[in-house]
Amino acid sequence: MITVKITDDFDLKKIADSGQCFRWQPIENDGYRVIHGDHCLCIWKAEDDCSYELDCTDDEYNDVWSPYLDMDEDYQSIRTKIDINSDPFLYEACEHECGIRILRQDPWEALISFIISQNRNIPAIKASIEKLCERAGEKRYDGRGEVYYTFPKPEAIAAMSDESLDECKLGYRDKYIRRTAEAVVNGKLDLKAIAALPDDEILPSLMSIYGVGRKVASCMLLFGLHHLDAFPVDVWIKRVLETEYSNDYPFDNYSPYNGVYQQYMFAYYRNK
DNA sequence: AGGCAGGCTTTTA
DNA sequence: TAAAAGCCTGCC
Repeated sequence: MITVKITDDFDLKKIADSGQCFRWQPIENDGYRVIHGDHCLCIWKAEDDCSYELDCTDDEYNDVWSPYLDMDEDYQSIRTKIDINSDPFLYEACEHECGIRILRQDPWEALISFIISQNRNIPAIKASIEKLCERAGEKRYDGRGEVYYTFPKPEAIAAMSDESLDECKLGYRDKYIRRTAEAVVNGKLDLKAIAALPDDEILPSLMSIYGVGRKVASCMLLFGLHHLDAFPVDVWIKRVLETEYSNDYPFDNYSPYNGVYQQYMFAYYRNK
């Protein structure tokens, strides 16, 4: 168990409920259990105002969790760039949702998660992903001795039986998931190669994946490839752009952090 | 070329 | 019953 002092914007609940990740699990004492690749972390807020307790070593924090939590980015600085007079709505959203960060999630997990997310609400998304992990992931135990499952690798999903995949309640998305997994296994889809493309080629490349449209590709770009300027437009954000900005949102002013501001607005508008 | 209608699974409110 | 962090196909 280690204690870490975090002075930048950081709110466990806001991150967990932000809709960017689907496997943060609330645990005892207002903590959360977080799974990332082969690693699992339990984290609690300490009494001290900006300290947290984590059940990992200093090395694991430095190598895995600090990057995952994007601790090298200064969110307070990004958040306070917004001027209350020139954009009162976004200013209010930033204040209200202060504490959200954009996690550096595993690209493969993000891609599959956001394909599953289409046309569904968050509880349903979480249920499908958890079932997928139980059926194709690897069984492990966290620091408290409780079971968790890793997110299944492409090979594991490609090898699932139709029955097993059916049990994940993916609906019409099951064929997207299966084909995407198969494409990675047989080498037709290389996420690392896509990530290495010039910025303007990544979105079209992601959209060529079966089952991936502009929205899911943008989520993958922002949450899976950490392009903080990517701006996913879903039904909520569409309403925001219409009602608050008359479809004339000043993207240029907010580059290269459009995606971060999108997260504040999404959470703010959805919670209202 | 780009836009639109209809269909799609299941869960949630 | 409608809506939910949409996409695909077919048609124009």
